[in-house]
Amino acid sequence: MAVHACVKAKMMDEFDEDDEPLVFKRSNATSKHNQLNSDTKKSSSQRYDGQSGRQVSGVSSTNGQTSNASKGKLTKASPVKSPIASPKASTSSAKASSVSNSKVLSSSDDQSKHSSRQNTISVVKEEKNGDSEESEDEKPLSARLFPGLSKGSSNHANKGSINSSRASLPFPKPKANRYSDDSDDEIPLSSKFQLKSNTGASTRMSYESDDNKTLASNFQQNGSITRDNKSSIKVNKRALVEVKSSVQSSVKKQKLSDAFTPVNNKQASVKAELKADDDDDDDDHVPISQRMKKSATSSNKSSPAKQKVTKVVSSSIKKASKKFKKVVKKSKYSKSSKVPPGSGEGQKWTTLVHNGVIFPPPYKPHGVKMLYKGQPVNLTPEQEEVATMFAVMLDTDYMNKPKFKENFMNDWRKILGKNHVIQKLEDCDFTPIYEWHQKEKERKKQMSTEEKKALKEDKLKQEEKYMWAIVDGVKEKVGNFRVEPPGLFRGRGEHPKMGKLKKRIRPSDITINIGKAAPIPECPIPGESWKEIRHDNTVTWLAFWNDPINPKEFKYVFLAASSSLKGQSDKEKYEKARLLKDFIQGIRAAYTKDFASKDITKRQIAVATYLIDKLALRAGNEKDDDEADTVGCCTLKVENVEPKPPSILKFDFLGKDSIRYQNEVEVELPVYKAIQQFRTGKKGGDDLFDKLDTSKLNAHLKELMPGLTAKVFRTYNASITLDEMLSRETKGGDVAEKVVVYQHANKEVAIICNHQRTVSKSHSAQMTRLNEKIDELKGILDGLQTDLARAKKGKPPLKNADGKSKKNLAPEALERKIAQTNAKIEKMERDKETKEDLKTVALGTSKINYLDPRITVAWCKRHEVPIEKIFNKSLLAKFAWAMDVDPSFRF
DNA sequence: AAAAAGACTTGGAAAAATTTTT
DNA sequence: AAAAATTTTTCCAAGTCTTTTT
Repeated sequence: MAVHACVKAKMMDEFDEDDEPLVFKRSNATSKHNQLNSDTKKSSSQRYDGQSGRQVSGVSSTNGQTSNASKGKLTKASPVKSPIASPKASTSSAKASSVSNSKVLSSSDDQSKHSSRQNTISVVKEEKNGDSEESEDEKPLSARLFPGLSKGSSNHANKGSINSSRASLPFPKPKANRYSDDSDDEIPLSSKFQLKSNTGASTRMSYESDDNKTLASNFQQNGSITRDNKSSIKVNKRALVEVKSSVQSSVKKQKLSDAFTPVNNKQASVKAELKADDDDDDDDHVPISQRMKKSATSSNKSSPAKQKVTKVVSSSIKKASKKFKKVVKKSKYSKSSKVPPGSGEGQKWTTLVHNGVIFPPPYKPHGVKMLYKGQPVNLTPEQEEVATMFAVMLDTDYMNKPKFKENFMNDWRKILGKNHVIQKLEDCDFTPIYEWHQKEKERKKQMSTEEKKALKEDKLKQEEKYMWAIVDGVKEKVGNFRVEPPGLFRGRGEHPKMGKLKKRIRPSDITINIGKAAPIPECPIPGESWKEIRHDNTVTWLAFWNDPINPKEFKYVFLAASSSLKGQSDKEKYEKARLLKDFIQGIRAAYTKDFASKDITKRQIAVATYLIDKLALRAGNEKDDDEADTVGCCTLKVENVEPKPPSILKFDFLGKDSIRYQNEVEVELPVYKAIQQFRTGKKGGDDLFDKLDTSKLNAHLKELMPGLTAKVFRTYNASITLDEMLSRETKGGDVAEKVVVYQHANKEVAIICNHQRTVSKSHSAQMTRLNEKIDELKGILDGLQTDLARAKKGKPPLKNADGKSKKNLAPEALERKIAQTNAKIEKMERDKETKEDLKTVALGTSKINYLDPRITVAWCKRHEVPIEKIFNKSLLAKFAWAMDVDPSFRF
């Protein structure tokens, strides 16, 4: 933490901003171990099909493209493909496991490095925030956020420390041989870079050559970069960067880091030794996807291998657990020390001050009359309000959902009263209200920029006091301080409650949580008062109310993602996932063994765990009948998994948010057989895993690794995939090319996690336009070539289409132009492919929730990619805790 | 032990803001 | 300057997982 503190302090100086807490300001991080939340991730990829999923409801929408998309990737040749990135999936677990083993080992050392613990801390808090006020800094985020980057690299090398929790391995585990990447760790950055570039790719300096070369040749279609890209330029860049950064960051806390350095070295050596015993695997680092691939090739083959694996595992487990324990201890320690004096178990804060929440404005009747059986109807403001909610949705897909209309009508009728003229929805004509609304929208859009700005400022002024909370003396942004306005419930998929009226929330519905010493927020609505005031420092919410749609559930007001509290738990999540790295091999070996267990519950647990690990499925809690019918791993139905000989499983189900998951995966034979057996004697709608639920599954996982739950696999597999893909595929080239590599890795992760988005309405138009542009460029190219040929013969260029004559250029100049045009064409084609490729893939979710930001930050540092190219402002704020990670950090 | 409560993370879409193109 | 494209932010639904209660 100390580190963070420093950062912040620094930042503060520079900008006076207080608003965004970039770094952990609070010294005490309360984190509690109790909640470790982490995510899980699974590996393997699968595909989904494009859209179908989304539509869920009967309405099929869009195109059949979906299928295409999916096909492209998934299907075809080998239906299998599941495993993550790799096209082929493979099954053989044996191989996979072995791979993993090695990995584990290696990882450990990483940890040790980071682990250094710091003491520091302390005081940082003071920062200035107090007054702050608004301003956001817009300035150079990079500068602010990335202090470490430039300069740091060398210095901090060891700094990494921030993550204390993990670090401390008492015994350094063998690092295993990491490839070059890892090895670099100890090397000073400067030298590192050089090394890297040189070694990695052919050293090359001339970019010229590259340029000239056909651009095209460098890139393959999908953006895959061909091997020899250029590295050159970097050097120069780097220098620049350093300069820049040096200004700011330099100071930071190198000291600390220095201290640690030696340690690292030691560890390293130790590791090396250990490593030796650890065995073999060279594959360690291989990501699941790769593993799968391999296995695919060799699918079942390796039984012998398996056994071996198992053994290894057990030993590794032991080691791992030892480590873990220690870690825990330490972390506790550090935590407690950090925590302010009175903090205890589960305490999240010591002082908490905030201003409550802001309510939406009261309804303003517009007086536009809807028609009933063709006649205008008078409605009270309350009745009109609800009618308007419906009218506004006339152009949405909900109008095609009978359930939505039925639910709406039921609730509206309660407000209309039993004997109201309006009895049937079919006789209602809301278009006058709908049109009024459209007009209002248009009017707003047409407002002059000044008016808009004034309006915005006004709103900001009103909301300002609600935007911040002071947690343990540090000003932090509040996430959702606006109470949700009334409306019609928009459930996803076939939600049984869609269309129901979400009534207006009043102060008397709201419970406020605030520090004992803090003034109780004034209730913003005169004459009303809060439901309750609590002073519970074991929770992080500032307020909550019962969800009007589902009164047993709550809506909470939390701090924003940029807050230290959230950052802390985010970091814990990733640390837990990293810990899984040390156990994964053992876990895989264990479930592999249980595929054939005679105990059916064990077998189901084993298979479920396998699916969660390999396919990144969610746990799958039970759902009520009054929720959309979606499933996760434990709630898969027989009809959702279809065995296809010889050993392929075809998945098709609606997951979270009713997003469809479709995938065909080759699995190891025992899994295949087990699934067949789980299906026998059941109906399509029966539970595939009848002996299982998430609590049993998680209870089992916890026996394998402290704090392990199903979601950790998702986080783990997402992050490890990113880390490995980045290190494998970053070859050099300019920043733009590296960003492409990153996006490619990001995309693979999104596919693994099945993060989809609907194809934008304008997608096809956009593609068409891109094609036109490309054609246009090609036309220009032709012209240039003709001119070149003529120029070589000493003839003047042809006239333009409009009759104007062109300049008489030298052949060299023309050649240059041709090269430029070719480059443009190449780029556009690549962009086009990327766009088509990503049309159904949502990259954001994994970036926000699954990818350890330290992987990204460290990679950016290593490759001189400005972090802003990858993280936008919010992400930079959210991941402030990860910004000063050591460049050698590996997940 | 299982159901209910409770608290927090994860998710896609819509809205808003920003950037690029025309 | 307007429009279109793109990116970011907001919104709030829908999960996971833990804790408490029955």
